[in-house]
Formats: sequence, C-alpha cells, structure tokens
Amino acid sequence: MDTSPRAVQDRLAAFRGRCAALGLALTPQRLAIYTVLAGTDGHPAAEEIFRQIKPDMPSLSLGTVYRTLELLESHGLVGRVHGLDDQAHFDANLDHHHHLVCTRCHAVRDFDAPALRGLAIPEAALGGFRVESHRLHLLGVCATCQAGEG
Amino acid sequence: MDTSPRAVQDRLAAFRGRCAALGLALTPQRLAIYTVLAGTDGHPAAEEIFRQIKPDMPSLSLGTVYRTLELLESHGLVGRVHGLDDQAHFDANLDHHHHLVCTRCHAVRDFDAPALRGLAIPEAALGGFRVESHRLHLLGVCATCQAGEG
DNA sequence: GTTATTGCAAACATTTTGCACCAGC
DNA sequence: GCTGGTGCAAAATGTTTGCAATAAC
Repeated sequence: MDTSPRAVQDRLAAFRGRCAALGLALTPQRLAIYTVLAGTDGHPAAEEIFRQIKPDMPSLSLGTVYRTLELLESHGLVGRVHGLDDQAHFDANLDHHHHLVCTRCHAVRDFDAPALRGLAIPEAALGGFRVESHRLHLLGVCATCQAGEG
Repeated sequence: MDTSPRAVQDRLAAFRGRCAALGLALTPQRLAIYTVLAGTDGHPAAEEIFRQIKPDMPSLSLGTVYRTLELLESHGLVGRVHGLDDQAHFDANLDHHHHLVCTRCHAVRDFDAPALRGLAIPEAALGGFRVESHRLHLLGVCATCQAGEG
C-alpha cells in the first residue's frame, strides 16, 4: 500500500467523505484509529492500534477500538485479515491484493501480482458454491526472519 | 476429501503408523479425536470434536482435545484452518487443496482445482519473502445458504 | 437538545497451563 | 517405578456488552 503523505491524506479525505455519507460521527477516536490504519503497510490488531494512539489520547479505551473497527468493517471502510494467530488484524487497503504471512513472526504484508487476477476456477469443482471474492495467503518466511536464521 | 469407509480406514492405519514412528502413545482419546477428523469433510473446531466424542467417552476433557490437536498439528498429522470466525478449525486432509468459506454460515469445504496448482508468482513482487506454501480461500455463499435466500 | 458515542468494568468465548492422578511399558 | 498422558480447574487471552456519562451534530 502507498504510505506516502499524499496517499495517506487522500485516504483520510475519502474516509471523512464516507463517514459523512453514512451519517457516522467523525469523532477524534475514529479518526485516530483510521489514521493508524491508513498510514501503515502492516496489519495491526486492535490492541496494537490502541497502544499507538493511547499516549496521545489517554482517555481512549480498548473497547472503543474494538467497536470502531467492527463499525468500520461493517460499512466496508476497513478490511479484516486473519493471519496465523487467532487474532483479527485490520487493513485500510481495500484494493484487490493478497498477503504474505510469515510463519515465524506472524507478520502480514501485502503483495499484488496482476498475473493472479482473474483466477479461472472451474465451476464444476464448486458444487453450487457462489464465489464472491477470494483471498490468497502465501505462507513462508519473511526477509527479517530469514536474516535471523542460523 | 474421500470419506468412504475404505479411505477412512487407510487414514487411520497411516495415523497409527505415524504415531508409532514418532513415539506418540496411541491413546483412546487421540484415536477418537483423529477418527472424527479422518471421517469428515467438514473442518470442526475443538469444541465440536469434543461434543462428538463426549457421549461415547464421558471422561474426555476439552483440555485434552486442545492438547491433542496442538500435538498432532505440531507433528504434521493434521492441519489448522482459519476461517471467518476467530476459532481454529482442523483438517485431516493434508493433500494440497483449497477452501470454500461461506460468509453466511462460516462453513468451510474443501475444493481442488488442478488449474490452480503451480501458481506462478513473480519473485519480484515478494521482496525477499521465501514462500513455502499457499492457501486460497474462496469466499461466497454455499449451496445451503443460497437455498435459504429470499 | 437529541442522539450517537465513549469509557469503564464486567461478562464472555476460546485456548493454555499447573498440578495431581492414572495408565502403560 | 518411570514416563508420558489425562482430567480438572484456574488462568490467560482476545473480544463483546450493559450502562451511565459525555460529546457530536
């Protein structure tokens, strides 16, 4: 995901617009939570988002972070990613993309390979299942963890 | 996954062999847990496996189910699947296959499409990540849930 | 001023762990 | 008799919820 200041600004502007359109109050908490997601390439869990904001907003409660993420996901403003731990991770990048999941450190990174778009799935194999979307997780070892091998 | 009596028998025989080779005791609990997985196409969670065995083995404890699944997974005898809920589901099918995940009822079913094997992933997109395996989740609505639509 | 949103704390669900007891070699 | 495995209950973890106080529109 493009995390240049410009791209982040664009994302935040779009977020404000979507909130207004949906009738959602643009509270400082919501803005802070979305800003964390809009500005990172990672896929933080609720707890991690909370820790990042807490110093600047001591009144923030973890419950609000969970509620906000749930709300934003239900309106399609953020995505939920399941990695290897049983913890939900979140993502402001809604473009079609896939994930690299490190089996050592459980980090999740985005990647996109245009060659993988338009996967041809034989209808016959699906047995009546109606496919609406797909997600591909590549499991392996990230560069950082490889460096630590020995 | 082939759940014919013959295929299940084969799987159980292989399981006994693997346990012996690994020096793992073949306790009634372990056998019961693996049997549930070997005989189903679904991907039950620990609690579900527990419920299925409990009537026939009242002394069974849920902790043992968790410990056993963890043990079997660590020895590569079963696989762990993350669907849409934040609950681990388990799978005795270790052949290369993918999953159909129903966004309504969260059921997970296997499917295999030979066309998807040998996905060509451009190295350049990976940025040093070493890919060891991949999993594809197709999200959509299963036949059962489609039938219930109105 | 209303209504939606927050903070807090308690509840909840899932999974892990410590420890005493038990079973098999 | 050791070793490993189980059952139980407590704890840890991640998440949701009820309710009174508060802030956004």
